[in-house]
Amino acid sequence: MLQELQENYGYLLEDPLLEEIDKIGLVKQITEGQQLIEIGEYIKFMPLLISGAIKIIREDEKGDELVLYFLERGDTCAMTLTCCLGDTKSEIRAIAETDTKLIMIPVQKMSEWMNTYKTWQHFILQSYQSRMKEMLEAIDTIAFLKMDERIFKYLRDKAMVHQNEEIHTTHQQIAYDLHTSRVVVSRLLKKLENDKKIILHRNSIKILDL
DNA sequence: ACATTAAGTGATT
DNA sequence: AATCACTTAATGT
Repeated sequence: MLQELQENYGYLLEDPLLEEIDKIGLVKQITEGQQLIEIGEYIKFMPLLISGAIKIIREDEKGDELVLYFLERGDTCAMTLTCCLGDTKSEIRAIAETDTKLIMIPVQKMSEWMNTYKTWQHFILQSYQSRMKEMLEAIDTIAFLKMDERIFKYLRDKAMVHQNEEIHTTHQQIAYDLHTSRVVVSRLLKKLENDKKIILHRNSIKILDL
């Protein structure tokens, strides 16, 4: 595990800190589709991604959901950062997009290290900044992009985190993730296929224009 | 062969 | 862009 830490975080964090993470952190394997964090839950651990990807979803009172962004290797969840400091509940849901390996760190440690390790402090602030940026990107996407562009971006993101231009999902699932109807997804995907940007199959989509 | 689920389409708002 | 109503295609039993 120490070796994996060095590979993925070595360039960010100092050695003594990595050793401490190695000592304290719990390794967790999560299979695709499994839920990590539910809305309203208190967060007790901070996840550090080693491999795989996690989908971050926002949901309203009616149960309508919307995908905000994906977390990948080397990322951590910004929600935990705010939660730990303010002792508040999670505003988001996190679901494993692929099989994922991560290290769980108790939240007290995370604030403790803020004082003792400079690289940690840097890492936290850095993550916070990049999450904030992604959040703004998500807002832009929803507010300014048309549905067809949103779908294409979604497909690209998904291909990215899976490292595979072949996406396995249904039109219905995409509709849920983007908070629209299946019919609209089908129509727009058909258009993208006519534009030679994708190829449609049952339960899978191949992206040509990466 | 039949039932179930995914995807395609026209018409309407 | 959403909804309805209906068709067609793919897949499981």
